Amino acid sequence: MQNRETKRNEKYEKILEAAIKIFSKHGYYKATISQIAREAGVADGTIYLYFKNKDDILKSFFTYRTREVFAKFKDEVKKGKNALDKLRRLIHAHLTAFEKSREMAIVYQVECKKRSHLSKDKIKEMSNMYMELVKEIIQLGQKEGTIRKDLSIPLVRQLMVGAIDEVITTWVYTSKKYSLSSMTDPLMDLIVKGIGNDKEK
Amino acid sequence: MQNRETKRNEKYEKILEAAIKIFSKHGYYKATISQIAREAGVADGTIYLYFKNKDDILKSFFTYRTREVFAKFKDEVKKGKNALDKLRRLIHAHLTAFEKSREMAIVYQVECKKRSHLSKDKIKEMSNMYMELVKEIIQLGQKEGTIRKDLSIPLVRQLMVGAIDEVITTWVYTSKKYSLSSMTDPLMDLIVKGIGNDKEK
Amino acid sequence: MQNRETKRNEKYEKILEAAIKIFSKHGYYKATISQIAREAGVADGTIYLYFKNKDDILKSFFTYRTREVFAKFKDEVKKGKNALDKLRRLIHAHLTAFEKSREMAIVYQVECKKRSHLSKDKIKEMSNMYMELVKEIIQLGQKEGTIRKDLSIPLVRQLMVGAIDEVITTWVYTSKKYSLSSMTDPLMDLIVKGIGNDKEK
Amino acid sequence: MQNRETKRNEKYEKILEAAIKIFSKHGYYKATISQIAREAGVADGTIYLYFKNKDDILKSFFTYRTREVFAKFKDEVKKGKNALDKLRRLIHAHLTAFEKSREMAIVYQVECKKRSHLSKDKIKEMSNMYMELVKEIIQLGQKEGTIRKDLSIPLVRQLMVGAIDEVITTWVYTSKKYSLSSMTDPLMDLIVKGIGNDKEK
DNA sequence: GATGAATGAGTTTTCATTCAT
DNA sequence: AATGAATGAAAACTCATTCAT
Repeated sequence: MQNRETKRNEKYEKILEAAIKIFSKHGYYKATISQIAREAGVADGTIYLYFKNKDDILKSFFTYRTREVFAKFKDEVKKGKNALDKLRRLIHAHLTAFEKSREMAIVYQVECKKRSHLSKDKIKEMSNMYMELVKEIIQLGQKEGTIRKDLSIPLVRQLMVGAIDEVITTWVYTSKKYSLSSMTDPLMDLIVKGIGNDKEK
Repeated sequence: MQNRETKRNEKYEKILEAAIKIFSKHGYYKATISQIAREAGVADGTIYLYFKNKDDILKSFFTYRTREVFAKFKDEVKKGKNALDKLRRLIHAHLTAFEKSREMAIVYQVECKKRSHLSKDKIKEMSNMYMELVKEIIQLGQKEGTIRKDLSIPLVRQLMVGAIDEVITTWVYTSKKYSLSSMTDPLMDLIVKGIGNDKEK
Repeated sequence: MQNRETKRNEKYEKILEAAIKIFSKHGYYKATISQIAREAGVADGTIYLYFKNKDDILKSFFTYRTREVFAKFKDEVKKGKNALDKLRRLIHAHLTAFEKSREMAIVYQVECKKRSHLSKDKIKEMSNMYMELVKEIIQLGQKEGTIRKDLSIPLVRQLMVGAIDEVITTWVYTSKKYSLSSMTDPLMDLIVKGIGNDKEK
Repeated sequence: MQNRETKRNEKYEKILEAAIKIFSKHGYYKATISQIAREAGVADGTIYLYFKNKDDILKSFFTYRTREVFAKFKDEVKKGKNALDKLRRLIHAHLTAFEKSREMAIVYQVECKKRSHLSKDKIKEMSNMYMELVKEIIQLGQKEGTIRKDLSIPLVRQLMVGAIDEVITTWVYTSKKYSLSSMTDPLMDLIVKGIGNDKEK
């Protein structure tokens, strides 16, 4: 038999999942508590037993997802044998994280990623966490000789995050005719080699 | 003396500008018609003489800006002497367009870019317009031998748009201590050469 | 023709009167904005054009009434020829003020008088204003020799206000079979002479 | 060992006391069942084993207190040797009853005394009980010759109750720098002799 | 008896939109 | 054309009360 705590968590997650579904369909502002409650199969008031208010649902999702996702990212980078392997694993993990749930991806990209509900500090913190991963990879690659020496780490982070996000966004707005993770290698190739032609160098 | 049309446009633009200012400060949903009216120096009801409803203001801004911005993009690409020059001009024009007004950049990035108020068609249309520019540049470069032959044009578009957007977003959330257009060359360099080290090839 | 300002005030007072009616019938907490709006013949939202919130309606009434009532009290006291005449006029004005509207009396006695919605400062201020009136009367009477020398002014205020309030409250809960102002002389007599028998002194 | 009834009463009183504390702090309407339950150290649902509903808590308190207090009042009046002694004992008992607990005094004055939760019948009943005490004292005093013959008993009740209540209310809103029962003699003096000067008679 | 999670009716408040002036 | 007071639908949130455990 389940103990009380387990049941508590179950309902918490049920509401969170319902909220993500509704947020992804209507956007944060047009989504109503009643819709979320109905989707979760609970009464409106029940939501307030688990979340302070509407905003708290979104923030909770964000915190929850970020923790989960970054743990995975760090783990994958650690597993990589060399800089390029680490890089590939990071890109792959990033794409895979969002591939699992289109709804989650939409909410994350639209409502969380782009400020509004997140404090500047939260955004900066996340940006810094990603930067650390990038830094580790680049510095290793520079030692190995596989990565250029003249790089701005913040800019590389911007290139990577920006490109990956756009790939995700495009996939989200497309009818998902291809797998998101299948974009790993093409994207990796582009980020590593650039679009220029070196043959003549 | 001004003719009627000119006067009409004056007020139309005054409201549009006020709206952008307010949207950028509070976000689309928290912004109220009254705030916009006050900022524009008109009565609440007057806004409805120029716009169908609140949503129409945002859509109008988007259409207006997109037209303006893409005209500039096309123009710059046309002026470029060769593929890389065209590319550099596109990136520079893109960054400069958003540098002029932080407020505009915020609204564009947060409210327009990321769906919500825009139809899928609008987004696809914009994506396609950008794709055309990228295609033109890449195909020229491939003829010239300055750009790799094995490229997916949609992916290159995603890399470019994603990276540029992230650079803009980072700049927006920073205290603007550097000029956005100064990022043109570093970004260009990264996009063209990638982060990999070729010396040993 | 009425000017805009006049019309504004008209609606303000219409809402205030409706509120008093509803508050007196159901009490502050059970009264709803919708009931007040219906009674005033306006839409719910209109109330918020004139009052910050529900609480503000009650506070406004209190401020409004207090100012009005105390102006009258002062005026009457000023008109009195001597201490006992002044006293009689004060008691009479006090009773008359509440006689005009049973509804007003209920709200005043129940919701305002007895804290809850009023700051301690407001209550103290009111208490002090009354005290000033009492002080003036007593000091004059002491000079005239019509009032005892050994009196605590605060206590006299408490005796008077308490007794008058209780007379009003009793009247309010009775079916108003007598006029409130007819209680002036009996009350005055009791306050001045006390219940004791002096004949034997 | 305690019997069932005793245990029942223990919890019943614990809840009643907790309720008074919470009511006095937040007022009846703003006080929540949860707050009362927490204060009493029981679960929310438990309260409904002892009281029909929220209103019933207040009514029970009132009934309970009234019974207790009037028993004391009657007892004291009975003990008095003569009219004035009885009167002094009544005033003293009245003040002392409220001195014991500031919280109780607040709830009694604000929530009970002034209708809202009490039926007109309850109020009248209470008023009549007090009237009986006053009547007894006055009629005795009139026989003794210590009290005026020309008195309206209801009005004397109003004078007394009103004055005492106001003394209590003032004390409650003050920081209790003096003892409430110390007001017995000054108040008694005022009620018996009035504020007028008899020396010249 | 005791618990406390769940309920959902009921309330305040906001604000896009309308329309008489 | 311009105004801005009035509208009322819609939404977030609260909390007394219930009932399965």
